[in-house]
Amino acid sequence: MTEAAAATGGDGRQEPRARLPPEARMPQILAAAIEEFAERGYAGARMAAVARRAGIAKGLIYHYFPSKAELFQASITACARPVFEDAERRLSGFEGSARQLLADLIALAYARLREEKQERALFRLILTEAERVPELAEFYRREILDRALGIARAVLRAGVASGEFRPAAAALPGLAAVIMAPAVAGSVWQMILGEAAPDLAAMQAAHLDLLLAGLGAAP
Amino acid sequence: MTEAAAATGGDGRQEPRARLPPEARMPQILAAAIEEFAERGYAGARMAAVARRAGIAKGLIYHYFPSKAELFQASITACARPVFEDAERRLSGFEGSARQLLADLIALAYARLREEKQERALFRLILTEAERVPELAEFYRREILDRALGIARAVLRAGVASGEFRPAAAALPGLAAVIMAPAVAGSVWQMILGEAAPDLAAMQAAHLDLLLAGLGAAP
Amino acid sequence: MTEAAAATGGDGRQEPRARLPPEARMPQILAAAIEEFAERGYAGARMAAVARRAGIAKGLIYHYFPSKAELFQASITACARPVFEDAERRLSGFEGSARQLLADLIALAYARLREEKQERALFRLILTEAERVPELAEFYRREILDRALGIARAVLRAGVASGEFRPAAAALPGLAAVIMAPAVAGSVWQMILGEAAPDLAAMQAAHLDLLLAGLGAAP
Amino acid sequence: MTEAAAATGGDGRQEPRARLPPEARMPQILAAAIEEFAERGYAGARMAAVARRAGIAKGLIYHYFPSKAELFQASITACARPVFEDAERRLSGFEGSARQLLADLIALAYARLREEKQERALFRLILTEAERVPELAEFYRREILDRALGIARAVLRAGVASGEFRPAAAALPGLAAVIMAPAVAGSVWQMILGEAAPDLAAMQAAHLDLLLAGLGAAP
DNA sequence: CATGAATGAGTTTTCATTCAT
DNA sequence: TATGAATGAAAACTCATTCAT
Repeated sequence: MTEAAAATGGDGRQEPRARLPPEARMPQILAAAIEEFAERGYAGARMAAVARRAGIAKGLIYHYFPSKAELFQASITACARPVFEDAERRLSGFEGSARQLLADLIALAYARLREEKQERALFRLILTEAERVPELAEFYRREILDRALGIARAVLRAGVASGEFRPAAAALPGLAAVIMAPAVAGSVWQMILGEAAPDLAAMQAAHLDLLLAGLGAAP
Repeated sequence: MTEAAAATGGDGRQEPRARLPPEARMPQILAAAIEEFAERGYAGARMAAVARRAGIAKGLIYHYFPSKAELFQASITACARPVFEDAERRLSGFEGSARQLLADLIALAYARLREEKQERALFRLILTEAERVPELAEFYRREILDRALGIARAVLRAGVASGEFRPAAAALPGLAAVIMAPAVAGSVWQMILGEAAPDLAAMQAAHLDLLLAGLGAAP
Repeated sequence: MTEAAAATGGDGRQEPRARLPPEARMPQILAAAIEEFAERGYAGARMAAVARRAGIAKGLIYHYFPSKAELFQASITACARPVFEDAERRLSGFEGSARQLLADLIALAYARLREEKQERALFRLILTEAERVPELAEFYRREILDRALGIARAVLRAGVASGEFRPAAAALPGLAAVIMAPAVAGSVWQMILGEAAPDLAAMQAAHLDLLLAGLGAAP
Repeated sequence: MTEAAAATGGDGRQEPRARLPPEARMPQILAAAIEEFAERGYAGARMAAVARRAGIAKGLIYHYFPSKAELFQASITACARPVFEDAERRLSGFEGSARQLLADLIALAYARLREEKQERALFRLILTEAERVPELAEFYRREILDRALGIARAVLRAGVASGEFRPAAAALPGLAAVIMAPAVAGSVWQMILGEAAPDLAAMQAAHLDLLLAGLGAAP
């Protein structure tokens, strides 16, 4: 008759699900929360929906997180692992040409766009909630944008130093942002349009082509 | 009668209660709604806040829009005026070089990013609510992305035809998306970071520089 | 877009309808109100709907009636005209047999059930709102039930006096109510079931048959 | 977070907050709802009043019923138990005379009128809301009127078969409705007039007397 | 007299949070 | 730990009533 009656199956005595230690339960809740927040935004997310996604009862969330706001913060923190460690490692140990490095990094960026579901969720949260949650904007600036710009600048400097790129590549202050922009735009389009977004593989190819041509030292 | 006498109707202390014709009141409500939705997202927006912004009583909104959902739809529709007419007009009547046209269009794009507050609000709504409201994604695809890509492709073709750009510029399918990406990324950064976003003027300069160099026919 | 915009047709300048004198406007509003109250009950009725039915603007109702409650009272009073004058006149001047009189009165009652739309509306209001509006119950008792019972008793007495009915007909205190009950039940069924109600003509025939047989003096 | 911190959750001064299993809580809410709807009608009923009658918080109703409309439906369904099982059982197993059976059934009907509070409430709801809720009219036709008519017809047939009633009793199509009409009218009067209604005991006596006389075979 | 925009108190409904079990 | 019934504050929405035009 009602959902309530349906859920209890008529005898009304529910039995607790498996009793899990906190180390196991928390990631489960966090994963559910990240999904829910990413899909609905902070205000649109419902604690009951988080619980349902996690397969637990509403009340249990409050054993682990004191409030929706704190659950949100924790969700962000959980997503916000070092995104660029990989790229930075690759950069620091690199031996080959700057052109090759650029190609590698671009390939890496597009690969992440395609594959990392949680990262897309984090990005969506940042877009959606940055205005209301200053920490989100700060996190994005510090952990994502600045590090990405740093990597881009390092590559540009390396290419200019090696003579592969024309000197302007290191001198134009906005260039680092511009060369990483297609990946950002691509991820936004993926987010909004899903299947209908511009083709990422084609963008990747054109992106690399344009950069190599545009950065190239005059022959 | 019992509870019938309950509806009172206030005690008369309020503003002059201006009576406006619907043609004047509706845009006022819509503008307030656009602001509120853009700042808080659909779920976070409050009808009371819309009314406050518009300087009217809550109930009056329902005189014009039957529900929050319909007010939202109407807000979007109201924003969604032809964004690209200007650019398309410029394109069709253009006489000069493709390089010059490219520079013009880029300047136009960045100018809009800087100036049009409502357009930023619309973009924010699209990002935020596209998942919940499929029409938003469709609108973006049709009215914004496709037209922008069309303009970009037209410029590329013109430049290739005139020999200013190398032939690859028209052959790479992802290039149109790539060349407009920095403006998209720039607007996203503005949206998230505000003052702390990468400098738009510097991006504009680097963007144009990279494109002209990257598209340029080999000498 | 909105009903408001639709109603004004875009220019927003509405012109007042014909200016009518109170004598003409009041019945128009009352008729609309009776319909609305009968269909929806007091609480469910809406002033806007009354106005729509009357073809006037909401505000105009308040020129004639100070409140919903008073409009309701006035609606009842307007319905509550002497329902039984006809029957009482017929009774007082009657010359023929009591059996004939009974047949006449029963025919009259069923005819009213079939024909008088406003009377059905009044009856519905009485059923629906009597609990909340004591005046309604009092009105029913005084103007309808008591007069009907009076008529029934008079006929019974006349029939006993003339020897047509057995003496018990005047001695049983509940009989007057019982002999008029089928008409009441019939009107209730009409009200609830409309077309699907038991057939009134068949009831009328059986009703008369049963009464004549049941009241008849033993041979 | 801004307005997120708004939802507080009270300060803890209230009743013991009994926790009941759904099987216990639902009937409690339904009983409260039936009362409220019967007294005020659908439109006039207040969810807050239902909660108050049930001794619970407003919100809890929505745990069990998704909306006022569904609560209303459920209330009706809850009332609508087999009303006539008793009568039909009595009918099928009956051994004595048809006159005795008729007397028994009439006594049973009037007893119910006097005693069953919930049944009166259901009848009031049917009268009040049948127009708005077609299911109510259908329910009345199917579960109440048709079964009552069926019982009446069976008694008439039995009496004619045994020679106790004159043959016309089975031949007049409207007679079944007529013989049960006084009970219906009586319940309407009770509903409208309460204490001031015609005396039920007197009606019962007169009703039986009239029927026995009116149905009786000529000696 | 006539209109319908405007108001705001009151209703339904939602949902974060608490707590008996 | 785990559950979901229970709460209450706030949000959406309704509608009698007022009043500028």
